[in-house]
Amino acid sequence: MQKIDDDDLKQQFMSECNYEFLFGSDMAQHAELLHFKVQEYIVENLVRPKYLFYLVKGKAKLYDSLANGKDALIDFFTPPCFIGEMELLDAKSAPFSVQVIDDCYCLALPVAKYQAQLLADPTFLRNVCIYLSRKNARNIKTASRNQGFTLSQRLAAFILLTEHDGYYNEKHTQVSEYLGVSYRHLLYVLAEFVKTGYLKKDRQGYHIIKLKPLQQLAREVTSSNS
Amino acid sequence: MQKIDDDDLKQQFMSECNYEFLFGSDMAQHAELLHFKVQEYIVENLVRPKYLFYLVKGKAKLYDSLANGKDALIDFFTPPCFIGEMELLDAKSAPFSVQVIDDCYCLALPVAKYQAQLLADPTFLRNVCIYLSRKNARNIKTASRNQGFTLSQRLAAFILLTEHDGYYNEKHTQVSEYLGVSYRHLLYVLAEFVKTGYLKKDRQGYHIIKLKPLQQLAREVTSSNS
DNA sequence: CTCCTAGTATGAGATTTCTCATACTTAGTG
DNA sequence: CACTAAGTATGAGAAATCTCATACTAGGAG
Repeated sequence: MQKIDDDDLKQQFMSECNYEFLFGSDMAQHAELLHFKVQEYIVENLVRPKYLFYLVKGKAKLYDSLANGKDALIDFFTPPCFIGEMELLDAKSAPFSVQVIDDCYCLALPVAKYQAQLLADPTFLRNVCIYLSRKNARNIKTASRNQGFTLSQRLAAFILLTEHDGYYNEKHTQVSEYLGVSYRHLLYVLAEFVKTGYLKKDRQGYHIIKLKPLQQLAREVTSSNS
Repeated sequence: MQKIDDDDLKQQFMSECNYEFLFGSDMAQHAELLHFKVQEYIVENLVRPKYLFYLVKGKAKLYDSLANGKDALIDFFTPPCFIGEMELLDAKSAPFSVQVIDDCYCLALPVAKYQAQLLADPTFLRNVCIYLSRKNARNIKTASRNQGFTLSQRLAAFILLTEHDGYYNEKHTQVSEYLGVSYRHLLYVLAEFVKTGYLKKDRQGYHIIKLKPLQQLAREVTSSNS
């Protein structure tokens, strides 16, 4: 983690993300701009963060480490979004890990100094409530899909969700944790898609060849898609 | 759903659950007392509720119905707790179903009339934030456990969690949806516990005979138990 | 240039979990 | 009292998924 002293950049991020509108009073002036490198932790498992973060650029993942060594990847964070809000609100919460996937910039408010002020600001609280509510709904959807559908179905849906220009290019290690299956099994089903001719692998990644059957597989997963 | 016009009872529930302290202004006077029978819906799938509920007695379940006919039981609601807060906060949310397990009493505020007032009340918002935050953390824990551990381990943990006086007495239908497995498989593992001598079934229910090995099985599930 | 880490790949065999079929029991309802 | 819905139980076979082992590749760090 590194503090970035570049007011122009900070200002740019703030206006891109409408940072000032998150609060009822002018908190923007107190925010620091922080930078995190790939694989750094924004929040480390069970360590209470010192800032309330607002992700303005990059990508991160929220995950839960289980006692048997497995990791469950719960959610992806993409700008703009709060990070560390659970810990700000609830002194008793046990923080989950948030780790950087692509280099991140965050606007950050020191908790110690501004917690009281934030907890009395209805504009801020309303925004956090909505954010938490959507995040919870998303997490519930993901969890119930992981439980209720087979990996072929979920993977088809995930490929269609993350595809760019007909190419699927996600990291298998991460995807397996997100879809809640072993790496081995993910590769197995992926290989099956290739064998069936739905996908074809080339230098650019996995190329979607047969869209229709993938959509068909994904149909039940995606429907009821709030 | 039935409105209960019993001011004494309402007053009693309010003081039991510290209802008035949830708000910055006196909302208590506007709350109605409602009663729901077993299997009634407090919130029906995709139907926006007309009230913000506060469960003061009884038990209910939150679940997500998937397009393939399966239901994922996400969370149990026990007093005191909000119901319908996601819908109050976020106009875009797609409500999940909340169905009564044991007859419920709820204090209820009409959304149409008081939404604006509630969304400007920092005391209320703070309470909802904390509630949402804990609920989300709980849901995440449940989901990642369901993914990361085998049913024997999860069931052992669940038995120890819900046991009363050495007896396990939950409904298999519900538990299977909560633990994210088929009814058949739950019964299979349960029968295994009986065969191994961990449990013994009598008129009162499943009696815990060997606590130690159950605790051992549950250990990794329960550890990291925020 | 070498080492190390993260990521990709595949095989083989074992478990876990699912589907479907079929019965039986119990409590509530007309 | 008969009917119905919800819950309990068990068998058999199939599938989805896991564990473990083993190789190979690419990129960053020293």
